[in-house]
Amino acid sequence: MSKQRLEIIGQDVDVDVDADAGADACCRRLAAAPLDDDRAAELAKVFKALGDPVRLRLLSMIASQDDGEVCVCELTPAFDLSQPTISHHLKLLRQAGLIDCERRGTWVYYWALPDALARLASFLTVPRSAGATA
Amino acid sequence: MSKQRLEIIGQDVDVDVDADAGADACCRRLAAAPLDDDRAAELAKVFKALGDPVRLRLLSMIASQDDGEVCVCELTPAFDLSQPTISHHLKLLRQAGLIDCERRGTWVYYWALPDALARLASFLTVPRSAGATA
DNA sequence: AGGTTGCATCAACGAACGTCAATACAAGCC
DNA sequence: GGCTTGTATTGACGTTCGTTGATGCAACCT
Repeated sequence: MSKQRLEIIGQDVDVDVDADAGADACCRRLAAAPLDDDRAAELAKVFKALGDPVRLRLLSMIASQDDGEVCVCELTPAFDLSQPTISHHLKLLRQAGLIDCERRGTWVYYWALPDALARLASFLTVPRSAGATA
Repeated sequence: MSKQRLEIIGQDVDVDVDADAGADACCRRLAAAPLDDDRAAELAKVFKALGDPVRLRLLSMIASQDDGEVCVCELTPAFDLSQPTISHHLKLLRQAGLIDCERRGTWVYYWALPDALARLASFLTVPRSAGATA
């Protein structure tokens, strides 16, 4: 139920980092039990954020940074896209709870939220042997 | 490079279960290094397939089945959607390499492909401590 | 053969998405 | 103050997506 309100940036998007921090990891497995509508909608939002090559590359660039954070000014020129487009994708990743940002002087820095990734990973993990090559 | 050709169903979609089975898990981590365009596009296709509540519920219903497989006739009535819509979503999940199917008499059975899920899970896994609650 | 049931495909619709140029805002510098 | 740089927002565009009714096809059953 924790809302993040990035006043620094002045965006009033009200990112819902809800994420149900209370629920145990074991109960949130894809293969454990059929998803109810609410959880499915909640998860679909995050996966949809990952369902774009540009956002995937952005997140990868952010998450693989040694400093743990990247300036937008480093991200934008890495793409053959306009600056507003990059900004839009970053906003979507942020609304999905995958990254967060902070303005520092003129520049804005983004970093990944490892918990969100870890939750997704454990959600996709199949408890079984997971053998079969196909 | 293995192509699946479900002649049983008569679909000539040429599902690319490519998945680069040769690459080691360690090299395919999100946070390991910036993704190149090709890998990003390949992965985005799979995440996009997961980016819909209906498909997420479908996959969950399929993956959580004890038998390991489900008849479409069990899936369709679980949704408030038309039969073509469910069929369409199943097709997308199959094209993403997440599930597979087989016709058995009049009925068609679907099952999950655990390897695909495992690959995604390991891709999202961040090697670091992954501490920070936010 | 004809009829029925289960599921995929087709064609069309509105809604959502990705992209951009133009603009607005924030912070630094002169 | 005005100018410049970095980033977010707006409004518009074409494209893709989710959904549906209609149709097609495959397998069963008389």
